[in-house]
Amino acid sequence: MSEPATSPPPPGRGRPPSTSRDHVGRTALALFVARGFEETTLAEIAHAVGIGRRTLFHYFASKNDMVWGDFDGVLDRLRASLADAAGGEPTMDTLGRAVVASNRYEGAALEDLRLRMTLITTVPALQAHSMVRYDAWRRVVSEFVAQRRGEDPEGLMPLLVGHMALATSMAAFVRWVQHPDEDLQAHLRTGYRHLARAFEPAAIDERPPGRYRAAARSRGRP
Amino acid sequence: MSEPATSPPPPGRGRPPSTSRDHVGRTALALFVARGFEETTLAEIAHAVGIGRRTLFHYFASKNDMVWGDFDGVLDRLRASLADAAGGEPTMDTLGRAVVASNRYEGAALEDLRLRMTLITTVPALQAHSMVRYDAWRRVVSEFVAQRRGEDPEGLMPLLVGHMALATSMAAFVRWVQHPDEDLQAHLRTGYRHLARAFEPAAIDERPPGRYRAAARSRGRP
DNA sequence: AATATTTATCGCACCGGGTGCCGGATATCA
DNA sequence: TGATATCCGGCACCCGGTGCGATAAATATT
Repeated sequence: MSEPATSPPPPGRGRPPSTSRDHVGRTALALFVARGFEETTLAEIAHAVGIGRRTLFHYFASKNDMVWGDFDGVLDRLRASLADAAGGEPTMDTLGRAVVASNRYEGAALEDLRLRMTLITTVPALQAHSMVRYDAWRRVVSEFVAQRRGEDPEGLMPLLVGHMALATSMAAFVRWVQHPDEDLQAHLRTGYRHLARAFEPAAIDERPPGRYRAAARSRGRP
Repeated sequence: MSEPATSPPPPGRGRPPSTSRDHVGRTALALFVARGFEETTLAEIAHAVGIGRRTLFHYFASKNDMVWGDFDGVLDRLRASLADAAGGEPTMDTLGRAVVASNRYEGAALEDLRLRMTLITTVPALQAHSMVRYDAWRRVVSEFVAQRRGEDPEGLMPLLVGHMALATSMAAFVRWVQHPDEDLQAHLRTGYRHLARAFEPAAIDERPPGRYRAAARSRGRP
């Protein structure tokens, strides 16, 4: 999250921006961490950055969005990573590896991530707003699954996998935020291992409810 | 959702309420459906009900909450249903049956549910707010799982199951809302069948990433 | 019957996030 | 020197939500 979106500002035509989206975002984040999200007012952020309150909305669509840094970039990378993946591997394994890899951060970037995720999972307003941002993430997964299975992205299975993958990541993050000593990557791997089991190519369509059937063995790929 | 919370108003001590929470909620819902959620103002709702804008907040904590009817009651019933369940059945099967059962609606109640869920899954503000309400639901599941496994409700596995169960229900609802002719119960059953597979008592803890291992057989229950 | 107590109603002033409008500032290009 | 493009940001306003405090309407008490 939140690398330099693109290198230095490409010298355009009109008046050059007086600051950068990244700088505004970091200033806001620092204020949120120091004084609390709800307690920090947009006017204060604007003043801290040195711009007008109105101009804040040229950089971020809302106060909530200021916490998310370059999340769109993360989405793009995940999408690309899934699109480039080899086709031989089972779908769920590809998905798991791509998601886990997309959350590999170290050092300062990892601490940055923790700050943001702590706010997002802790502050009610941000917790709520996360639904909207996460929905775009979920859509990436659903589209990947739909493409692999040759289905509609709005079909039940792509929807299901998308939502469950999101849930898996969220659980890992929540646990990690509250136990900083633990390993985010390990939590994600554990989660996606379980998720993969739920959608293994083995037969599932007709298991009688409540009791396991002797594993059907005639379904999986060769 | 939204049955008569309790029978007629118990004759209390002071000035009797001029209306009921249920009535306010239904009036608001009707306006939302007719004219849109964002477009309906609190003043309009208050006027339609025949009370002051300020009084609205004695019945609902926020505009968003007006859509949720008696969701707390649903939570209580699910919790009770899980607590009462027999212990012999596998945890995930009990969970699936309880959740599916808790969403069995018919006739007018089903149409009511669809209206509410359409708003909740469609209007951004409500989509966001749903996180907060759903979190309470998720907690019920996590606590059930934790109790069954003798773990901390904040442990990774209870968290994971809670989030994934929520995801399962959400996926079913989203699909159902957009395809009213399809069967909500069937979608839920399909989802929870997959979810159960993810947490079957078989060994999973040490499968090498990306490749399936010859199923370890010395782990599950006898 | 008068009074105290309890609970509900609700107007008022105010706050903070967010928007539409629009004029002005500052750059490049011709 | 302009024409054009882009960014800045004040102003007025909307709406959801809150704190305060007065008042209305019921019951309990004396």
